[in-house]
Amino acid sequence: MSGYVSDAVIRRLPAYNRHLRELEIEGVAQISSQELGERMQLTPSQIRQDINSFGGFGRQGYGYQVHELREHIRKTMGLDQAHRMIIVGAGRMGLAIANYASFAREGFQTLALFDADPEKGKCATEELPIYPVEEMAWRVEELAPDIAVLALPAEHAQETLELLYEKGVRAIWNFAPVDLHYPRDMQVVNVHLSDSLHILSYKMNHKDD
Amino acid sequence: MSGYVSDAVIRRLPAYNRHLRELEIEGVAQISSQELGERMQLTPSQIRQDINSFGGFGRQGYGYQVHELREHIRKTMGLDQAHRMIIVGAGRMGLAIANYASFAREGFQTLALFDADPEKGKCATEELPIYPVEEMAWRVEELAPDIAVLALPAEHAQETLELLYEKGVRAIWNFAPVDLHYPRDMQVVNVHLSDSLHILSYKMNHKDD
DNA sequence: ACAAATCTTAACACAGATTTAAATATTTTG
DNA sequence: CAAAATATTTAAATCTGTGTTAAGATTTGT
Repeated sequence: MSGYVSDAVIRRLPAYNRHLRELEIEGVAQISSQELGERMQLTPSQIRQDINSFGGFGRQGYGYQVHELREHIRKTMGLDQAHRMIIVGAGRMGLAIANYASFAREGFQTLALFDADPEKGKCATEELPIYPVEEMAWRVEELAPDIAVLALPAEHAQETLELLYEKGVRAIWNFAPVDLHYPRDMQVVNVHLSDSLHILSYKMNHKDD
Repeated sequence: MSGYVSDAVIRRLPAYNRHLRELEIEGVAQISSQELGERMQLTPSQIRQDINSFGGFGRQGYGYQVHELREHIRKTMGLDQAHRMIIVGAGRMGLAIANYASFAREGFQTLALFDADPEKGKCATEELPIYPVEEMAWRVEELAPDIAVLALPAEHAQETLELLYEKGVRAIWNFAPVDLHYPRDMQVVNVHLSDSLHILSYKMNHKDD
């Protein structure tokens, strides 16, 4: 058990976590792949194979222990650890993320924002400081975040990533509509909103298939 | 040509569009799969196969015509048509989307927002009306949007989708952290922000592989 | 006309998902 | 309480979709 976990499974892991949390709240203690499959809209066999790929849970003739399974997934995803975030870009998107309470609840703490015009968003965020980008280099060293959120114009994303890398940041959550280049030991996850909207547009144009 | 386009290609289509736009701006008129591959971080052969799957562009010994190719992709994605959007939920995320100018520039026009507390976001959005959710049913009939953005709490997402379906909406851009159930003739694209952040967390925990 | 560049098409390889068969646990029944 | 029936996972095999490689075809440039 706990050998190689495929990319496809990793992409589904958050969904497992989400659904198992719901089940916990509903007070469901155990569940079969059949039932879980109906909720998640996956085939039972895929669920069994997925869960098996990161450890031998599940009792035959019985199903899976909801709490035990969820705890293991949370640990696998590193959600048992606290994370320190900064947000570069205090536009509407940056501020929306900064104030999205559930991230904080899940252990992703926002330390500060940076913006070319720090006054801009001041009214919108209660507690968090917004620093001018000029101060980013030394402030990042001081704050020592492990995640940086890029919510700035595409044309500044690449250079910002490079500065952050230099200052020790190794994880980027990128909202800028651009494909970044980055070193092997850096982790980047993109949220390309307009790409996502364009895919919806495509699907609307091809309802038939 | 122009037969079945695989899911994998569809997911890459927005990236092609994005990169080709950049090339157009740079004034590049033609490009080979080799060069485009370097920019997009894809193998040249994949690019050739992708482009071939939706039509025979490209001249042998020469490459692809940037503008012609992009126009075709835009048309394929339905980006030559205007879209009418409403946003349900005028929290920070809903307002951020409403004010994201580039969507409007691309032909995705926001008509209105809806919220349980319409006064809440009033100051944040200049031009757009925010209506109370109670008025949604008849207002949607009047406004006739073709896309609805769901930027509301997870617990209200499913019922809202059902109401919108009843009123003729057939495309949903969902930001609520929940997996929705929907009829076959409805198109749904999810933006699960916290899932995306959790995947970043996973990757930080498994740098080695 | 020949060589170089580049696409097109078909064949191959690999990862991911589904199906099937086997094993094991739980529940029911006599 | 033991045996049979049922439920469910595990593990192996098969199928499907996706990406890569390689051979063939077309155009460009000299």
